Amino acid sequence: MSTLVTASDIVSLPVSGPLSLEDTFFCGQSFRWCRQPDGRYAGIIGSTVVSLWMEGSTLYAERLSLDEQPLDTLCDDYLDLHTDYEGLHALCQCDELLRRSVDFAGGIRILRQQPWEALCTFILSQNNNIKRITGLVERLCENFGEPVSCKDGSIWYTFPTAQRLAELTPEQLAPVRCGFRAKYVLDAAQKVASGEISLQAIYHLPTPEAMETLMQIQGVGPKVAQCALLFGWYKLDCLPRDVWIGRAMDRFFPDGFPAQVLPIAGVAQQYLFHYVRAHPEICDKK
DNA sequence: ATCCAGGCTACAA
DNA sequence: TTGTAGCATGGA
Repeated sequence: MSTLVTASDIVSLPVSGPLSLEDTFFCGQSFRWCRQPDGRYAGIIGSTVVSLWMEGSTLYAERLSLDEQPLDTLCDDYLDLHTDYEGLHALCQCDELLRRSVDFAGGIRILRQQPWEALCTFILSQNNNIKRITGLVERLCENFGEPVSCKDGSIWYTFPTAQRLAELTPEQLAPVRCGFRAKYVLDAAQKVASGEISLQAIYHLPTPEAMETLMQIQGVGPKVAQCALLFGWYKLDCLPRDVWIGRAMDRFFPDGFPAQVLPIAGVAQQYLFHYVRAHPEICDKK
């Protein structure tokens, strides 16, 4: 039996508003994308490997793996194409620095990543830099993810499930070189795999309760929880405070973001994060 | 070599 | 309650 309809292997998706694949994939929200020699971006969404590129205001996606997951809905959802980013940008115009951040980084979209992947990734991110986080995630997937074959013969790996990681001992996790974060990843995996923490239920919790839930995990504090909720559950009001954002907030927003920005603080934060990392001197003391 | 990185835990005081 | 040393690793 074969299906009558074969899923298309290249799709074009109209994009309204700005979209920078470069900034979106390398602004520190996801760590699994890479630039290809032809200037396109390759990555894995779930168990589908795709290559993405822009032509004008059209996003193209080509399937590299052998599955038949519908590409259009997959990419439309993952890249958050249905959200009105120009509307979000308008909310940031009330402040000079946020306006400059939007001008600089407004092509960033908040990716709709899987909750477990985001949670696990940001546990690994603590007291760490983006380059090394990328390496940790890569080794985690290669060691414990499921292989995904591609048309060109290459093999990618899915992000390992909580169930898979929950079986591991710290010694088995050693090849990933997580350092002190290894026991945190295992605790998270065990609590999720056992059902003690329901990832699904967190979708329905307001941010404060969602924070409390995630912070039951060893190694998950306020910052990791906010990142996980923003990038894994799409809770846009989350405002993770890392070293960079901390410096910028102290210097420019000692009383917090303007009120109208608060419901989308996570989006504004991401523009600001990208901006201050590229312009560290703006946070220098007077 | 020292410092730092999308921080948190454990323990002082 | 608030403050901070220590933590693994590796690049700058």
